[in-house]
Amino acid sequence: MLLSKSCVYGIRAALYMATRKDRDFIPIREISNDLDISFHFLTKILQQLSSADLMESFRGPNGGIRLTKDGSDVTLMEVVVAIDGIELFTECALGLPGCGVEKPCPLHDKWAVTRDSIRNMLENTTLTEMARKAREEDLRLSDDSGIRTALGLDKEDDEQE
Amino acid sequence: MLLSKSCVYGIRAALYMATRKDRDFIPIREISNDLDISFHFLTKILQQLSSADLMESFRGPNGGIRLTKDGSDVTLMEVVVAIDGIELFTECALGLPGCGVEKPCPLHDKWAVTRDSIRNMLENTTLTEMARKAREEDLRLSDDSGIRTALGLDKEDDEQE
DNA sequence: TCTATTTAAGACAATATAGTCTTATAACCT
DNA sequence: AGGTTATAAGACTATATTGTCTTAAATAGA
Ligand code: SF4
Ligand code: SF4
Repeated sequence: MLLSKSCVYGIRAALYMATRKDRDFIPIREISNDLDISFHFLTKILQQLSSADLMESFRGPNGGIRLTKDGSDVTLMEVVVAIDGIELFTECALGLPGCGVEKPCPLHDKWAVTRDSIRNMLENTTLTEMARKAREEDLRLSDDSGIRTALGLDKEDDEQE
Repeated sequence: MLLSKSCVYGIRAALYMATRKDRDFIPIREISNDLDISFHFLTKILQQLSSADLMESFRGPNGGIRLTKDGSDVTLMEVVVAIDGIELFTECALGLPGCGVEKPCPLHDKWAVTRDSIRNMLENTTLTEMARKAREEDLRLSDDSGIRTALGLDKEDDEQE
């Protein structure tokens, strides 16, 4: 698996938050319900993203979590690195210790190209971009319904369509 | 991590075998020593590759394991699929069940491109191609020395260089 | 036939990842 | 103050991956 489950959950939650920028702090419970992710597990993952300064949380009533910056400033790469670390993009295929251009394995040349293409994809994709796409095309972030249904958008502020 | 450790060990062993096509059956112990991989663990991995018909084994003295086909006919993709399965190339980034073009997640378009580039790289790389490169450039398959030293090539059939 | 060598198979242990639960702490409200 | 709502932190469990060890079976050769 390319990304750990923690990382995938983190991305999905970040996308969810970017999608509904209507509210400020969103309770984690609400996110975990809508995305079908274990509340406590998600809480820990969001704590990681908070300590990486991508999010900030607030306790008590009206508390929750929110993105610190605008989603257009946050790339998927930042989320991935905050959770899974940079290793995927430094080490790699055969994962020999201290590998690199000086003492490469036979796969190095080809792998480096592939690795960079993954990295470029993640670095050139922002939360806002993804969120806009999810809203416009009613794409999904969880098992069942599209994001519009999950967020109740079709009932509320988007009835005109 | 893109590939499991089992998969990486399998690839390294396959490359090793392709590099020294001098011998027929190579004892697994010899491979595990040269590549610094646990003998018993490697044995199990090679059993997986054997049941996928990429290798065949033979017991007893002069026994060991060898590639069934010429290494030029075997791609890295085949080795990866035999050990890690095809899932990496069917499911993916957000890993939602039943995902695909009909009901995609917001990442689908970009991910599909990246995913295919990984797949193409693996499908277009043969063991022989890698092995030739490893010999010519004295690249390495294990932590320490180049493949030539590991195989003793510089002492034996390559002294002229 | 007996012994040495080798893979096969499966039990077992160690570690990493994933997930659950409880208690503490902060904030808000009456 | 006291009760409610929320995150924080950490213990704990479950599962998957990785690695080790023991025993069995096959082969070769003396
Ligand atoms: S030499 Fe290159 S391809 Fe090989 S393990 Fe190191 S970074 Fe990866
Ligand atoms: S929709 Fe596409 S990118 Fe998203 S999880 Fe499914 S296959 Fe992957």
